[in-house]
Amino acid sequence: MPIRPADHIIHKAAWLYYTHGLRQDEVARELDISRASVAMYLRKARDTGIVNIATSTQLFSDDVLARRIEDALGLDTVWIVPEAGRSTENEVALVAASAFLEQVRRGDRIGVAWGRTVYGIADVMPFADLQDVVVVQLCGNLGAPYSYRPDECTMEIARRLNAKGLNFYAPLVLTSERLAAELRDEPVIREQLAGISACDIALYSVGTVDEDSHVVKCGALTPEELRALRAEGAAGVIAGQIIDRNGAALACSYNRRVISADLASLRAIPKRMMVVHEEVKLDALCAALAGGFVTHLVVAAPLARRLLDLAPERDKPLAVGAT
Amino acid sequence: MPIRPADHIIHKAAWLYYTHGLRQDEVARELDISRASVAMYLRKARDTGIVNIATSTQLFSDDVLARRIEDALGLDTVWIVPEAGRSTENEVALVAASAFLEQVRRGDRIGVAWGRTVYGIADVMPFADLQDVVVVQLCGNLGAPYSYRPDECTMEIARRLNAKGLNFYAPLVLTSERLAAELRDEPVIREQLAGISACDIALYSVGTVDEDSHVVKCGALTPEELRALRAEGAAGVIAGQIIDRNGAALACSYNRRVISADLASLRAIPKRMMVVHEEVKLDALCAALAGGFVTHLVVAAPLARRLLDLAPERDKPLAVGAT
DNA sequence: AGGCAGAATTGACTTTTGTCAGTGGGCGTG
DNA sequence: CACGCCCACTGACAAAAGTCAATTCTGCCT
Repeated sequence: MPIRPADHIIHKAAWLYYTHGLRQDEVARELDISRASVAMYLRKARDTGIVNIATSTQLFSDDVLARRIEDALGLDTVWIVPEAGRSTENEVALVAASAFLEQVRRGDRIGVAWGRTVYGIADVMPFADLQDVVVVQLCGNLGAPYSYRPDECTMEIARRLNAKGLNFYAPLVLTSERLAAELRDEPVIREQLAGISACDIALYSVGTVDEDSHVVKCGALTPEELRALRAEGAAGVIAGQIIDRNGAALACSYNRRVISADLASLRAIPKRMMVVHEEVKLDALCAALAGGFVTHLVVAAPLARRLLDLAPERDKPLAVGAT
Repeated sequence: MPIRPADHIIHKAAWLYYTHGLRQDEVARELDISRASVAMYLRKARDTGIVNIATSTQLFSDDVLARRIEDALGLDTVWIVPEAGRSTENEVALVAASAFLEQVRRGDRIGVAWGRTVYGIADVMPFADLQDVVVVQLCGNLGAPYSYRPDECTMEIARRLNAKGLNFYAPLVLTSERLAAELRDEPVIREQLAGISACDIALYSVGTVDEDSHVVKCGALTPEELRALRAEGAAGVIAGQIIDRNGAALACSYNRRVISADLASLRAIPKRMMVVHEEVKLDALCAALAGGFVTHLVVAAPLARRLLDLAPERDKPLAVGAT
C-alpha cells in the first residue's frame, strides 16, 4: 500500500513533530506551509493511524482480582474494568480495544466474531498502521434487522487497523442442514473456514440463551426454538453456535444449519480474547471458559467477582487454556 | 511487575487523557489534583512508556529505491533514510529505533549487539511498555576505552522497553583459544549463548576492517593484526567476529578467541535488523548480506544507491534471507 | 518533639496548539 | 473560454498545555 503523494507531507509532519519533537511552527517552517496546516495534518495523522498513541492497559490487568482469576482459571491475562456508572459498557470496550491492540502484531491474522459487544469495541478501536494484518470474519452474515452486522464489525476493525478485511458472504444460518453442508463445501466458503484456525488472535464475546439473546433479536432463532434448546442444555452462544455448559457444541439441528467457525478451529487460535460485561452472561461465560475458548479475558468488575466466587480458588482450573 | 501505588495515578491520568480524550483540567477535576500535576504526570507517562506514541516509518520504507533493494536482495523490508546534512547519523538512528519497535511484540526475545550505531539507536529508542520482553546481549564485553559498552547497549534498550536485560559477563576476546573454549563451556555462558538462537529479533550493525574500525578502537585487535586479517580475506565484523566476503567466519585465531553469538545462531533468528549508514561500510555490508545476516535493513540513501549499483537488479539474489 | 532536606504539588504566567471563517487556486463544466 | 464549485490552505483569535518559582507535605534524623 504505497503512500499517496498527497499523504507524503502528512507523514513528514508527523515524523518531525512526534519523533523529532519539533514544535508545530518549526515543522511549518521546515515544510514551508502554515502552522494551521501542520495542526490539521497532525490531526489527520492521528486519525489515520500514521501516528499511534497507545496507553498501557496495565491499570486494569494489575489488580488482585485479575491475578486471582488468572490463577484460578489458568488464563493468560485478565483485565478488570471497574464500575463506572452507566458508562461501564463503553469503558469495557475501551479497555478491550486497547488490550487487543497491545496483543496484535504485524503480520497477524485476526478473527472477529460479532455482537453488540464486538461492535462496541470496533467503534472505539484506535487507528493504527498495521499494514500486513488480515482481519477475518468468524461467522456467516445476517440481514440487518440490527445495525451491527458481522461483516461491518470485521470491516470496521480492518479499516481502523489499516488491515485487509476478509468477509465471507454466506448467511449465518440456513433453513436446511443439507444446504448448509453443501454451502460449507463450496470452495470459497471452505477456504474461508479453513483459514480460521490459522488466525493468531481471536476477538469475541459470548451470547446468552435467554429470550432477549442476540441470536433471537437478530432473527436467527425464535424465542420458542431457543427455549427448547435451553431445555436441551444450551448454555451460551459462541460465534453464532450454541454450546452447552461444558463448552461443547450442542447436538441440534440449528448448529448443523449454521455457517461459522468450527469450534475446534476457534480453540486452535493461540490467543482467544473474550470480552464480557453484563452480569447476566455469567453462565454463558462459564460455558465458554469450560470449553477452552478463552485465554485473554476482559470483564467488568461485578461479573469478575461473581466469576471468582464460582471458581474453586486453589483447585484445579475450571478451564484449561490450551496454548 | 506490579504498579507502585504512587504510579497508579499516573496510569489513571494517562488513561483519561489519552484514551478517553479528556482535557487536562477535566482530568485534574476527576482525580482531584491540580492541572499542573496532571501535566507533570502525563509527561512522566510518556517518559516511561505508560503512553507510547509511535509514528509510522512507512515514509522511509515506501520508496522505489527501498523496493528495488528488497527485490534485488530478497529482504523483507528496507528503510531508506534520505541525506540530512550532518545529522544523517541521528536520523538513521531514529528511523531504526522506530522501525525496530514496530517489529517487536510482547513476549519477544531481542538480541542486541553493540557498536556506535547500536548505541546511537539505544539512545533515541522510544520508551514503551513491553513487559514480557527479554533483551539479550549478543557478544562479550569490553572494558570501556569507549563510552558504549555492549552491556550498556543491552541495558539501555531493556530499560526503555521496560523489558528484562540479560547481560553476559564474559570478555569479548581472550588471549588464548583454550581459555575461550573453556569459558564458552561454563554453564552460565553456555546457557546465554544457547539462548541466542531462541531470539525473535536481532538488532545490529556491521563493522569495517580498516584501521579505524571499531574492533581496533576498542582494543580488541591491534591495527597490525587487523591488517593481517584483511590480507587473509576479512571483510566485515558481526557481533565482534570477523567474516569474509561471503559472510562466513574467517578461520583465524582471533575468531576462536572471541566469546560471542555463534554465526549460525544469528542466522537462526527470524528477524535480523541491520542498521548501517556510513558509505565506507559498503563492503562490510555486502559481506553481511551474503552471509544471510539481514532480513530487515535500515540504510542511508547514498549507501543504498551504491548497494543497488552492485546488485544485479533482476538476477538471483545476492543473499538469500532464510526466513 | 522539633527541625530539616527533599520531593511533590500548586498558582500564575507563558508558550504552544486548536479552530474556523475567509481566501485563493485548480479543475471540471456549460 | 469563462464561470462557478470545491477543496486545501491560511490568519487571527481562543483554548489548552507547558513551565517554574513558591509553597506545602512527608519522612527521617537528632
